[in-house]
Amino acid sequence: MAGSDGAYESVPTITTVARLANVSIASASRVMNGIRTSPDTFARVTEAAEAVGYVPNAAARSLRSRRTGQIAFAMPDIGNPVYTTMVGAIQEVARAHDLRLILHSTGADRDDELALVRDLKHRYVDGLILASLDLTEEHAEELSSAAAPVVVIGRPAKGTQVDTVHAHSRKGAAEAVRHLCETGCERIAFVNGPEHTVPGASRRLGYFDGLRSCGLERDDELIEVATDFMSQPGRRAAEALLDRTRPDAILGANDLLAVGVLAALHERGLDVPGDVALAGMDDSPLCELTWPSLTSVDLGSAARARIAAELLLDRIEEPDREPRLVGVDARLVVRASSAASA
Amino acid sequence: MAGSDGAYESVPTITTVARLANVSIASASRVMNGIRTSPDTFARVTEAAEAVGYVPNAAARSLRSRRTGQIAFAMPDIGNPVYTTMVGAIQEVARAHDLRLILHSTGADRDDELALVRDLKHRYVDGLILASLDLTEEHAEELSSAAAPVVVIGRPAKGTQVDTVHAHSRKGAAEAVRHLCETGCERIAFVNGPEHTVPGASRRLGYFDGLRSCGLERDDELIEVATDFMSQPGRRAAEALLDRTRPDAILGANDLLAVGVLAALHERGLDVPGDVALAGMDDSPLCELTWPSLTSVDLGSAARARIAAELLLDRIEEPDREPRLVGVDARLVVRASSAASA
DNA sequence: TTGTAAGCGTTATCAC
DNA sequence: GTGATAACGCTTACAA
Repeated sequence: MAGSDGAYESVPTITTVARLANVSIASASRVMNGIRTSPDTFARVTEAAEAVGYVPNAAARSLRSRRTGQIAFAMPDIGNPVYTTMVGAIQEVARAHDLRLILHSTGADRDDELALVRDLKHRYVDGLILASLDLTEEHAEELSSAAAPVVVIGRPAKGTQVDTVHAHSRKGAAEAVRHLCETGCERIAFVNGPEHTVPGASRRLGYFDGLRSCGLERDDELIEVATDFMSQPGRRAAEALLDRTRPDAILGANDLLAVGVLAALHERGLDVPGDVALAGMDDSPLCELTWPSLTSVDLGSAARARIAAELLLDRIEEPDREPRLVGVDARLVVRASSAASA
Repeated sequence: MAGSDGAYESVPTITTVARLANVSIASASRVMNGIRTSPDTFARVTEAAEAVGYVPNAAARSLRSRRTGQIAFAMPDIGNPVYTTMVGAIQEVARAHDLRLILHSTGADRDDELALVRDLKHRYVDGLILASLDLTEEHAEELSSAAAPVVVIGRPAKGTQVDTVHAHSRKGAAEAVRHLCETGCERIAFVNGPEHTVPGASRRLGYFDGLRSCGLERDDELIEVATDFMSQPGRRAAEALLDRTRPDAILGANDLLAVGVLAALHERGLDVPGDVALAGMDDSPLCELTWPSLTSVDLGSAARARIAAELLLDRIEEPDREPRLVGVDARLVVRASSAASA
């Protein structure tokens, strides 16, 4: 049982290895970093390192090399499957580059987000991916003096100098409306999330775009705003909507809202899509879990996250290049909740 | 525009602060660490730090103090809402203690998990919470020589000396069966995940326990094993099940499986719970999203995660204390999918 | 090719 | 109470 307690005290350092291999720590370091040495030195150091199970200390290495080997991802809400998808995509990129991923769930809180950017001064990460629903002037300011590269997923305030990737959610919402119209619907309702957020505002515009291009009248009675981009608020909003009018299709501003709407429809015994067609936005994994499966606008969450990660790595390599702005296309994914033949 | 490019180069160090305040770096450090100094020194340093926006370098600090201020959480699959819940719970504890959280999604891969434990030698975290579905002898061995504290969520091999928190999923499954029986069901089917996993094996046993205590016969025709603890496999398993027999209740070994089962039931036009009652396990957020809402066994995911985090912090403080083993109770949450009056 | 030594930014131990 | 100063473990000029 020797060492069974406090076992995690004795970690060998490069000095241990060097001594054991009978070389200088410089040589040991060279071998560990793949810098050419004599075959003899190489063999001795490799063997010694193996023997003691040497692993370089992360803190010492980053102190010296000014690289932490870590990146961070900050998102509004880890409970939302969209962000889970993003985390997965970022992690793939991170893994491929031997980077660790740190996660922050900000609760969409502005001060939290700002603090996070400020905290980059700790230099605990090489860069940050910030997914935010509402990027203010203050963000712009904080970002301009960030201590490490930042890539934003969202819509920064005009003029913000920062790598950005955003979705075409306005276009996507419009497309969804057109699709619902094409399946024969005429009273297309819209359950939105808070409209002061960027997604709320732009999806609302997209909804109007869609109506217009179908030659449908805008009818405020068909619009309901939920208190949050989540399921229960979506359900309550749908109930309010159905209490006062009877649409033949409903577009939820995101999948969570749509799932809530679906529950409300089920509860009233309305058939989907027979009585009311339904579509969401985000094309999250949720869409395949519901019944009927949910038509949704794929806003390229995984792609946006992956691109953001790549932009970040890129900028870490080349800190002074011009900021880039990447838009990711929206694409409608038709499933049973709006299919004519269901 | 001065400094707009390469802005993230010039981070002030404690030397900057000390010079500006006209004190030694030792004094500056003391002030920053809340160690008593003269009011004068305190004021000068505080002001200087404020002025230059000083923030201590994380790498240097951990190199010296042997604390990273980071903990890691490794889980099988970030796409599973159970783990999302756990992440949330752990993050709360971490935040409260000013710790950063690093995330790993292992894909339930054994080698991945082992590598993670080995990587603790990098000392990039102060501790690790490892959620695993299958803890082998190799895990036990690797854990016994881990370079930092580890807390396991799951069922370690016998004799493993490690802080552990586990669910009572066998008891939970039994309780679910009894509940279904009490609502009048007699042909209670079971859709399990892979049975070589720990949860798969113990929930199967729980299912049998439940049948027995209800005086019901075990009938292998009513058992179907899905290829994975996920929705689509659950759906396919349910289809196979319904192709050969007609249960009046189905227990899914987790919520994802149950959601898949629900889709299969809907598809055949079977009413839930009228024709077939349904229950899942985990009581994940998913349960409130389905229609009808899903009865599920709360295995205390959030609680387990929180406790694991607390055990970890505890052990970080006191590395040599005896390992603790905490079980978290299961509790049935009845919802519409099994409610008699639905 | 190898070793010596400086230094990354902190904290902590000394004398004063 | 404060200021030198020695680590922490590593990488990298520079010399040999």
